[in-house]
Amino acid sequence: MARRSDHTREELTRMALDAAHAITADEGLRGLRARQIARDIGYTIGTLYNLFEDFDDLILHMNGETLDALYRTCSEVELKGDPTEDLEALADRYLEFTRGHQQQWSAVFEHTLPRGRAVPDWYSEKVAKLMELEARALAPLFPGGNPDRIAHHARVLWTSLFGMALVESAERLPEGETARSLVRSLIGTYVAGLKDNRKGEL
Amino acid sequence: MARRSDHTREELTRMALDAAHAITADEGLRGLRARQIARDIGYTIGTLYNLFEDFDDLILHMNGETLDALYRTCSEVELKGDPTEDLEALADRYLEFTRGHQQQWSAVFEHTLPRGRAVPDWYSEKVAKLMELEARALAPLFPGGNPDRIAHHARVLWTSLFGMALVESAERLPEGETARSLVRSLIGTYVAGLKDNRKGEL
DNA sequence: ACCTGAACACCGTTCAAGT
DNA sequence: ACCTGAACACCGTTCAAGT
Repeated sequence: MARRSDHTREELTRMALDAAHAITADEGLRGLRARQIARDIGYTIGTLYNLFEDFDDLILHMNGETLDALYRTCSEVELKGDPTEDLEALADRYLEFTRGHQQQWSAVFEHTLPRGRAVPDWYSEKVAKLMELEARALAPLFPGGNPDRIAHHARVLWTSLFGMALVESAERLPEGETARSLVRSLIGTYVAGLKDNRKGEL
Repeated sequence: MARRSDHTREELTRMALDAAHAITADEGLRGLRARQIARDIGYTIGTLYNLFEDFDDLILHMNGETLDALYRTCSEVELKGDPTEDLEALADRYLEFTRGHQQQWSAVFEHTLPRGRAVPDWYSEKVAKLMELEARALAPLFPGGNPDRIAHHARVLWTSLFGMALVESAERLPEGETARSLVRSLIGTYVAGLKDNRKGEL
């Protein structure tokens, strides 16, 4: 065989990642196999290594797309200017996504690179972009405040939200408790605390 | 060969788990191999399967010990009765541990069981016990308050702390930001918010 | 009863050989 | 230039065979 040229390189990459998402959604990252991706798209495993550096690279690209999709759906939220309301709307979107794509979401933090291999920059940037969304919703609480301080509080909320989504997806919350109920308390109480701190400064 | 009886079953299990911790600390969960554990303790791989159900079972026991160690060091913290101070002391211990045992800590959430295989009860209990520590530090804020409400807020703080430790260990915090700086803001602001809410109720 | 180690079915990865 | 598929070194797991 060889040179089928049924598909362009871009089409093949698209097909491979789609197949990878589907398998991961079904069986989790643990169940993802290079050979099955190849079989699903009708090519052999050698072709996969023509598209990606190695299996880790393929997973990074798949997880990158998951982060992109999360960013896209969260950035659709229209901010009204009320921090509590906006943060809650953002968090709801976030949790809606992680619930609807539980296995793909888990894959994002289950996957690690071998020792000494750094996360590529294009991947880190996707994570950073998500935190910026949080910062925009928080900004009204700090009129004229310095951006570093806003970013700091955004990171507090974002890492907390991250932990809640993770613990929920690991099914380690007791009956009656959800990530949503946790995040409601977090946002409500944290924003109240920020306002209280601000009063102390005046 | 056979029947060397150099060690009791308990000694062998101890040796195997010690070896597993050492390898994980060095190379991460990714680098942990059944064959290397066997080699390190001077037995063959068959013996490992005499001690553990399978490789997942071995990892669960190793991670269980990591959770035990974390609980032990956190429970050493003497609570003074001041929630902010006590929560900070707890969080500091927590982060001290996760930093000192980064790879073993990562292994706790990197590991997943195959589809349909539930986390054993003895393992879930170790996670639950950690949350109780947080609840005890929070209790003074809710004099005569119902335990469910305290437990709820303890879960908010614990899952948040979890997320911060995780993001830090994944090295995804910007320069100058640490899990400790995040957790300080979280606790200070959250406790202020709780006090503020309570005022509203009176 | 305990321990061995060969054998099994798999895995990611490579690469010479085809068109 | 693209694609194949056999080959390689490994993996977790099993189990008949030893003492």
